[in-house]
Amino acid sequence: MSRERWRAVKEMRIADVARLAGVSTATVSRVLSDPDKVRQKTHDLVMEAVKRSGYIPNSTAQKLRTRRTMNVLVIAPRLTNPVFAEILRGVDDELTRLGYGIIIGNLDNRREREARYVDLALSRQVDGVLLLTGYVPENGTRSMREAGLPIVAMCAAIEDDKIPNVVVQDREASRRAVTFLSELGHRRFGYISGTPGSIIEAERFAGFQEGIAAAGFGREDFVRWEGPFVFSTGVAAAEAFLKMKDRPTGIFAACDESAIGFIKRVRAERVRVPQDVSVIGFDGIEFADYTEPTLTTFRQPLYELGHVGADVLMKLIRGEMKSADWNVRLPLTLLERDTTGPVLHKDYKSLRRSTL
Amino acid sequence: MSRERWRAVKEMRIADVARLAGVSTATVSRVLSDPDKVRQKTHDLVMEAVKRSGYIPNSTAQKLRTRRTMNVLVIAPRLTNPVFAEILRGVDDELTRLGYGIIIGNLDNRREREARYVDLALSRQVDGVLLLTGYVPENGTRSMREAGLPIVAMCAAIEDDKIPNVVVQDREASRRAVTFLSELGHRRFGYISGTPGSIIEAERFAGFQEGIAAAGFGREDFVRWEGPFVFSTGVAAAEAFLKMKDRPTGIFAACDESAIGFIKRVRAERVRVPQDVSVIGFDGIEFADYTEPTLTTFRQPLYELGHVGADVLMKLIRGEMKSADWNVRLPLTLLERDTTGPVLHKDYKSLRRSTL
DNA sequence: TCGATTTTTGTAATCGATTACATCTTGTGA
DNA sequence: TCACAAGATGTAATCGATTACAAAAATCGA
Repeated sequence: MSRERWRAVKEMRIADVARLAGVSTATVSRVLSDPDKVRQKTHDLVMEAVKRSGYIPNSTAQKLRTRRTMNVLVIAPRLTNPVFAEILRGVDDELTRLGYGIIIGNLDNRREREARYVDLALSRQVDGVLLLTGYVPENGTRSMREAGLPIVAMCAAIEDDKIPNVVVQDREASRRAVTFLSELGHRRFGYISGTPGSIIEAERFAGFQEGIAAAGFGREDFVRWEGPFVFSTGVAAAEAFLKMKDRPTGIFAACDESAIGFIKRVRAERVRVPQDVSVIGFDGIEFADYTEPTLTTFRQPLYELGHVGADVLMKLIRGEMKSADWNVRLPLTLLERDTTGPVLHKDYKSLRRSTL
Repeated sequence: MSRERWRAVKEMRIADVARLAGVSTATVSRVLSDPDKVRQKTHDLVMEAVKRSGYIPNSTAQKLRTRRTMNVLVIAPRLTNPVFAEILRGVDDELTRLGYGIIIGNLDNRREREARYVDLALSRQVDGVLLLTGYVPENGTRSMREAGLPIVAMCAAIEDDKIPNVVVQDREASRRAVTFLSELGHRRFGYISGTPGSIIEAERFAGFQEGIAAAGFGREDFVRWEGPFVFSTGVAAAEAFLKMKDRPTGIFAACDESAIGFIKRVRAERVRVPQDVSVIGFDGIEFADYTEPTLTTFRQPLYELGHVGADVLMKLIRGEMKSADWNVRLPLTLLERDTTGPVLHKDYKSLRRSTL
């Protein structure tokens, strides 16, 4: 009996329901998709049969016929990064509300994985693509675009008048970070980078440099430490920092993780934060409020970003895009907490003594 | 021209390629799926036409015909939780290696969302389901199982002889946590729970209680603070802790976040960790190595868990399941770091004085 | 070179829904 | 009651691939 039921549920087709209700497949289909087109009596008859049989439409067949998959591909550089996880939440809420599913394309920081997802998109498994990464190569986006696939870029600045950008104001915020530090009296700066070569990193560094220039400083007034968007980048930066003679006092990290790694490492050598060195992060991850001291940082409106990005993609898919939606740039919020403060020692020599 | 190309790529079907190559659709299909079945000359001819036309098979049509979607549904309680993100990495690596896609079902801690994903699974959009949550209700799993859908449970203990479990040894590790603390001399304990009602929480608390009993203690020797798997649960627990007269000295938190929240809050009141209170976490998230002091915790083999879970599901889908694979229980590793230490004050009165 | 065997290719049914069009009902007004 | 419009339902083509089976071509031994 259990086995009977199994078969029954598994192999129920629209034709079976039609037979059960004594109507045609067309009528069953109409009842399910556009109930106003059938008489109440027929409607009830069919619904009864649907309920009895436990029929659920085969969505693959629906997709083939209607040419809509109701799926969206989201390409992200790395899922374990809480930043992307949070964006995904915003995307997911909006998309599932409208009945869309999400297929994830996790690059796991390996560029060579892109091709796989480009193929997946081109084989019409999805109605649209959300690009959370700046990595997808020009020919990848080009072929997707040529296939007429709606795409929204949610990393900084994909220069393509066919692809709308929904991004945060990375560059502006990075510029403000320097302004903020210089207004606290800092005159020597440090920049802890993100993954070299990524668009996001490029934007943030560009903003940092703009800020340096705007505050009246030049290339000789800052040092730059490179590495990916992870804790250990900050640790490595800290080790370089500790070896310096004239240490910078104002550090801007391109992500919170590296800021936290940096602070942890320098504190282990009795460098005080913020008395000896101020650190400002980027992203506003939840953990940044649980470090000691709590981290000054820029909060990205991640959930909103995901939400808006999904919304723009939906409009694109439905062809109801208005040009006003084309480029959205969301502002960041400075969370002024405890890792930044005014410069206490203007004289670097005395600073150095105090830290050892 | 650009528009021409767009149409060309977008609307290319197997029939078009067949015409271009001067063969039948059957031959094209064979070239693409089973090249050994056609002559070399024909093969080259067809491949040439494929390349020329930019043809990519419509995977929806393939799915309909072959009745395999090459997609797997992963139901997770909350994506922003780094634990699930890391499991997902393991799942993803294994699945994409075999050409499968992942559709994510993010419950975002809301149980009512399950129904949506159960429907999605039942409408044959996926070949199998990976359950990272203990929430899916009995009738949800039952209907999926009755539909003959392969399922693997990766939360603790779904009692169903049709559903293999691939889990970590939550209960054993929790028991060991108490043993570890009691061997350090602790005699009063605290338990910071995870989301009430979740299977994972139940397992961990059960293990904790077993440990209490095994060490010769009873219900009167520990306090229990409730809350979900988040930082603020630990903060709330700390506030209750701070108000206590006879404070416990050995705290076990069911997740690292709440352990971190707890430590942060008590340190703000000059309670020293581990001199005044030892704290041990659960999960082994990356952050736990960047707190001050670094957190003693159990590391879950998350990536491996995801990997093994995906592997078992693949075997299930292909019908090559061996009974030895049926139930996998992966061990956890105790990371002994700086938030745990021997009891310094056996006399609670003196302990209380020292902390204020 | 011929017939038997094997290999290659083609024809057409199939997967399970949707939907244009045709046909049949029902309802309305004279 | 009848003609006609509006509404409900049915028939069959369709989406784009795969694949069983049939047919054709290539290969081989005598």
